[in-house]
Amino acid sequence: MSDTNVNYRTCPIRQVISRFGDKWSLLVLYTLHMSDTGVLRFNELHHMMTDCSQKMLSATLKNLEQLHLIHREVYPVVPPRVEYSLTEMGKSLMPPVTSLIDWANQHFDDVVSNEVIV
Amino acid sequence: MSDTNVNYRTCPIRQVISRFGDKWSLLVLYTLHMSDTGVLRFNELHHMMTDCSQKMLSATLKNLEQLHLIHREVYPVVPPRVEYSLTEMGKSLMPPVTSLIDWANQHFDDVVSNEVIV
DNA sequence: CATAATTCCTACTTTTTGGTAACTATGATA
DNA sequence: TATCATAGTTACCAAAAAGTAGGAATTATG
Repeated sequence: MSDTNVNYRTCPIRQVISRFGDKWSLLVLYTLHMSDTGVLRFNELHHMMTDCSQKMLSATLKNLEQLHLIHREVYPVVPPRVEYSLTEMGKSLMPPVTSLIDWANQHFDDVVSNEVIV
Repeated sequence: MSDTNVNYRTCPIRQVISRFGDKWSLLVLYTLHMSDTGVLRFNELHHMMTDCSQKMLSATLKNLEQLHLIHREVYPVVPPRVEYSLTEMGKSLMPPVTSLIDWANQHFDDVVSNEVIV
């Protein structure tokens, strides 16, 4: 095992998963990443992620902003206009995430087909 | 947005996260991956992941076995001897996971230090 | 015969997560 | 004056995840 630390509190993979391994965070990041301009308004995101409630989308965005993975730009107009985009750090997360997605696309049929409970 | 599908049910990243984005799965896989021999017994894993309860470790291992990401080898001896190792598919998941870990090691100080609630 | 070792399982409880639906604020517009 | 649009918030509730503590099975050993 050499000196690798896989303790819950200090293991880096756990640090990642515990902070944006929730139901919606990566989906928000990925949606922004895949958008044409890289900038999306609240309702645009919401319409692209129809099964995410306003409440969860709002909470997820707030969390990601606190982690400095997305940037929130507010325009003082009525009705309000708020635009979200990836920060540089958010962008830097996309290659690892994309490699995970690639793996999923290659292997996940096997995984899912072997499941007892779907 | 072109034709990219970010719907919860069909998005690949969600398929990944929903199946082994839980509290312990990646930690188990990573622990096996980093072990000297690639094979660990139940109690060895448990001692390496002290803050994972027996119940959760057992449930996590069962889940990963059903997903064909780990192999479970039972030796008919008393007291029981059960050895866990990564399958080929499990091994194929490690490069993407490792790239995520590398990202975490490079960037996570920034992320954590910006958090309000730790 | 009591104990130990190993790998679990089960019942119970607590904590966390997520969903629904209604509400807020603002100013333009009909 | 009522309505609309946007970007949320809030209260309430249900479900899922996870923790705790104890039990079960087997056989060798003292």
